[in-house]
Amino acid sequence: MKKRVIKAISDEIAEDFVLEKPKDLSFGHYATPLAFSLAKIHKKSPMIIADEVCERFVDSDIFESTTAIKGFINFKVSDTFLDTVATDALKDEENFAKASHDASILLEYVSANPTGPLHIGHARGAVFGDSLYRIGKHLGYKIESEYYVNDAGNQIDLLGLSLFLSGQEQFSDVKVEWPEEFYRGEYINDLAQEAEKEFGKEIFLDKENMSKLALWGKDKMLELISQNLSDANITFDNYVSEKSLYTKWDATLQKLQKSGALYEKDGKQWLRSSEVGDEKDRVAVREDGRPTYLAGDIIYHDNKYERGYDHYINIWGADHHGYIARVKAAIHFLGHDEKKLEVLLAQMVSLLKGGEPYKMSKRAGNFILMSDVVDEIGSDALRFIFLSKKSDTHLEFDVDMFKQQDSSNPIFYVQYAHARINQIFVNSGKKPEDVFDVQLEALDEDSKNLLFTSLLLPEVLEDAFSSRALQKLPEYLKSLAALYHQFYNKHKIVGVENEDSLLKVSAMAAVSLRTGLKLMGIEAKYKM
RNA sequence: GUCCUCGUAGCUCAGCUGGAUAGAGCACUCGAUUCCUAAUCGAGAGGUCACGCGUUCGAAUCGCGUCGAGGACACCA
Repeated sequence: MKKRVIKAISDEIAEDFVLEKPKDLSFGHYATPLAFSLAKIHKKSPMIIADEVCERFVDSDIFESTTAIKGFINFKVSDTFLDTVATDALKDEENFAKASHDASILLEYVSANPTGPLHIGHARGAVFGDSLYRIGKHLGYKIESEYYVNDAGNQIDLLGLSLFLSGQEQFSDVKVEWPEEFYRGEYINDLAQEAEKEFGKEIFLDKENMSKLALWGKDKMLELISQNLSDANITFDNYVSEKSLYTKWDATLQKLQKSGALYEKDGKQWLRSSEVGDEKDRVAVREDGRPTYLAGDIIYHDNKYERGYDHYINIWGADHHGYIARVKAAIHFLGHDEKKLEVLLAQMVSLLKGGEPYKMSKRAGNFILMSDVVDEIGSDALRFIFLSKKSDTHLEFDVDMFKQQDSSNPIFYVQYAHARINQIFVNSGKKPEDVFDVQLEALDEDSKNLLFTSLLLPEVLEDAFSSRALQKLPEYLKSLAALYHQFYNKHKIVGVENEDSLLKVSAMAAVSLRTGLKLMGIEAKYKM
């Protein structure tokens, strides 16, 4: 809708202009402060300029009226225009609010270590990434999602050690000395029991078996993680193994050496990251020749860039922010454009329950498990709350709020509006497609505002995606639902003279509600 | 100490690429149901946009500074 409006205006106005929403819908549907900037150039009063501009739109089909108020030029779209846009949307719901961006994007997110179940902090990045993916796809981007699996290095060794020790403790008489660092949490004990069933208790006798346990445990954990994810409606296009990338380490190392990115000091290989924005140089290869964790990310990002996407997005936990500069530095030294990589940070989450801090799971080793929260409030509510807030700010919420079956629970409120519309169709004995071709008539202001707002979804999606501010979508859905509830309370629909028109408006609202929900990874309810 | 993310109504947060009278939800008070789901709606009250200076016709929004909160500063991942 906005695109058509912009076109109509630029047909009459040569200058670039900003199209925005008026503070108050009673001014109009769209507005531009163009007259202020023109006033500066032409040394004329903005009010007079605005009046002159308005006159050019007197004969427009798209605009019912164009008025100048305090220098702002306000456009009110016509009923026929809204009707046309709505009819198109209704007849082709699948493609409603789609766009034709064609840039390719590689989106990496979650990438949690496969050494334990996902916790609530992971969940935020996971939900955000998944919805960004859904919206991007909808807008036409060639977007792929990827999970980078840290299946090499210390963490995995530690997992093997933890399993081994837990097994010894449970299945042998050996007295176990736990080192300072290991994975605690009962899930380790459970996993050790599973290992005992699969391999027998002998496996815990020989230290040689630790790496076998590590690999086996890693796969089990990965299964668990992908189960946690799919319980929240999240799937990935690709899983990339860190370990498998290491076959390319020598080649990558040579590339870095060639570009002069490395130097030797104290027997270690250092990356000159401080030359390109990092606070200090970083060790890439230790004295004993083992690469550091950074090496994995260097190979991985080289690999990403070699696959040739237009843009790369990583969603990381906020605690990794210090890591951005060194990865970008490495990308730079590898001869790639580091500006194509965008790192979004998912900030911490504090959970409350009934005003008290949410109980940590002993099973997980004093983390709040994602699966516990999903079990408690459901995937829909979890997704809605996480998407309702900017991803890069701290978030605190109380799970009890999302168990309420009334308007204090936003997801419930939105679902209820959608179910209500469906129920109205049931009561009218008609199906939405019966009213697609109805010509809207005698629309009062409320119906018109509802229809107009329903048709804003495409621009909301564009805005939300391009600014990576997904909270705009749930915000919009809440306001659309509110508008529908108001409309419903004020107007009888079934049995009135212009029933078909009101039904068509309702159908359009439903399309926007369920399309928006779908992009949030939430299924719309038809009956409640 | 350096670097992130912030500071907006009692609470949780929008608004921030400068624009019209600073918003929503919750909580609170009052009201609406012979009629499509009252699981809803309406009305009311609630503000030094942390503070100061600057840029501008115009600042919650941009810049600088101060204060305050949380986080990150590995040869761990």
